[in-house]
Amino acid sequence: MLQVGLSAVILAAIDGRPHVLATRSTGPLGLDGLPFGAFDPEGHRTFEIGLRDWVQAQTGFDLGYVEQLYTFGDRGRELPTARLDNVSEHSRVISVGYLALTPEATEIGGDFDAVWRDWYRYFPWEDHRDGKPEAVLEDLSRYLKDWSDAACSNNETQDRWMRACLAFGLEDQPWIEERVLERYELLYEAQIVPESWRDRRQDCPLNLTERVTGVQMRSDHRRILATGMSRIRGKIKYRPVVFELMPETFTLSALQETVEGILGLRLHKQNFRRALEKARFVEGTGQMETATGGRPAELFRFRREILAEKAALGVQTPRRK
Amino acid sequence: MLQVGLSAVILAAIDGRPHVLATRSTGPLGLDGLPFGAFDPEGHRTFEIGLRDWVQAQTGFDLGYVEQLYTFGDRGRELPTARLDNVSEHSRVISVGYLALTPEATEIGGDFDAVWRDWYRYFPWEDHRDGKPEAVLEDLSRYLKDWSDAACSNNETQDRWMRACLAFGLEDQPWIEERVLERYELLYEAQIVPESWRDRRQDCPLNLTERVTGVQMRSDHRRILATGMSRIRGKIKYRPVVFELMPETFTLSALQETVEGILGLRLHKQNFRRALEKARFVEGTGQMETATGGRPAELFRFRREILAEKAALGVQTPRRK
DNA sequence: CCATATTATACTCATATTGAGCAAAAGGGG
DNA sequence: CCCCTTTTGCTCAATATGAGTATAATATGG
Repeated sequence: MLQVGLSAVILAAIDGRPHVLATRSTGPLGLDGLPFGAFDPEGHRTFEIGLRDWVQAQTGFDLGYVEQLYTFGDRGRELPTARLDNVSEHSRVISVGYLALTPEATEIGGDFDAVWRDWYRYFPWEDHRDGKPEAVLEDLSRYLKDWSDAACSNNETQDRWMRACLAFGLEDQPWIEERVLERYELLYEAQIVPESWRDRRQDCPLNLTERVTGVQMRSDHRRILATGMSRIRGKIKYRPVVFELMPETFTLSALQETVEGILGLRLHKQNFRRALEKARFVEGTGQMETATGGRPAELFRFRREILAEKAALGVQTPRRK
Repeated sequence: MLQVGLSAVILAAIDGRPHVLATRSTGPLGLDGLPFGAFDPEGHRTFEIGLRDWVQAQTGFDLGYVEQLYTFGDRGRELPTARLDNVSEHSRVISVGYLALTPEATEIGGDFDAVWRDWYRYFPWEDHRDGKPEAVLEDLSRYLKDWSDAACSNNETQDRWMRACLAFGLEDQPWIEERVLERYELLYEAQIVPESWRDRRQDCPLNLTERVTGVQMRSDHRRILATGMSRIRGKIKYRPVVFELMPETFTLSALQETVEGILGLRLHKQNFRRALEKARFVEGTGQMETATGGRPAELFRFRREILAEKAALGVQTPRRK
């Protein structure tokens, strides 16, 4: 009657660009989804052990850093297109979402039909590395404006538009990068995202394109991914988690690019480095990387000892401009 | 077969001292516990609605601020003394923990046998408002040392002691107030806390007193409470959540005392106020509170609009000394 | 009614931290 | 060798922070 599933947002940085491990369902719709498995209460003592086990079994690699994200249990957002083994159509599914970080985008082996996807494929409005994505945001804000105006009371109209401005940084509001989930949930509520129509078994009257709404996912997996993005965008600032995505040695530029990829922002190079030094997160190896296109860069390594030392904060993220 | 329960850490500040709503089981042991209810998948669309519903039904008050904490599913830590209706002895229980903040410690009505308890009753080592609690910490560190020494390898001994120092701020390590869960889990692992003996159905060979180990709770409720304490101690710094615990108007000293109560630390008064002003969190009402024992203090009100404005950070917490 | 205790609030000041930018160094390619 | 690119080193003003000192407004006890 009550099924508990585990969903995983598994992240890797492929030359500085964050990618998420996605699966393709084999059904007629063929939507992308997150790796998802039923939790077997008999076989596993904890969720985390269960998760590591089936990821290992299905993709062949060992998850390193893992943390629990959130437990989703809303009725109406869990099924429609999800038709997994062991999950009968009418059972209520609760899914416990996990975030996992891996240092290398290992090739996926075995019978698991999974691919690494740039996470901005699912959230085109989240990438501000080359400035605000004007085209996408203009379309979204038009839809959000229409949704606001369609409210039944004047008050409600104001409230909706206010929320839209705060979430998306419209009308001089600042863009807060970690509000990924808030933004996605707003688009879902405003029915700007295909999932909201699908879940209510209605056809969408608007002419939405993936360029604007992003690529949809099966079940509520895009929501879980948004939760994971919010989490890591926030956490990177107070815990040294980026290093879980880096190889053993790396240049400071590569590190910065990865942080920028995650935040969807550009950072001030000199100040980023100064902050790294102050926190004593990295140490030089003496080796040089010459394929930089300019002056060769020193290769650095994460000082894992720092995790034990003192308070161990996250990397600071001084915005550029 | 799989039961999902909801547990709530419901907090209120009773003149600056954080209290948690606790229940007393009627069994022979009569342990304290958290309010706990089975989640009814038929009746409730979301966990949060379910939670609000049964808290309302059982205690008669409406929860204001609510957030999900964590989902616990470890086998072996959920039952022994928990013997609730609807939960048969051998079913696996998953519990979704929630944190709720209420502005006033309303009297508990109805048939619900609940009381407000000072949260330091369960965590005596967490209260550093009058300096480090030397007596308690000395005893704990002695037990932790013994546990370290009892490890099978030299390496393991070092590792254990290192973890103890980091968690409890021993040997010049700084005390990090938000590591409440880490500390409790360490005590559980080191079997310094009665729950660890109870869960393994063994008698404790040590002579532990509540003065040192704190008051135990039913099931894994003390772990859930620790998770809630960690969460609010961290969150208070980057979100204005304290105000959810305050009445409509309050003096700045009362506000500071509440923050101090939550963090278990004293703060620098002048700098605390300066930070409040800079963030523009509060505004004066013109009214005065005269029962201060000294010069009357102005009553302030939380500027709720700030939640909408800009980035809305938390209150800064400048430590004293 | 004055001295004293007690709490609130207003300023000050040295030191760190942050944001923003310039300049030199070290490669590769024509 | 000059130009382009990228790394790395350094400066400087603006702000924020930590730690005090000073003054104001009440209650209380003699």
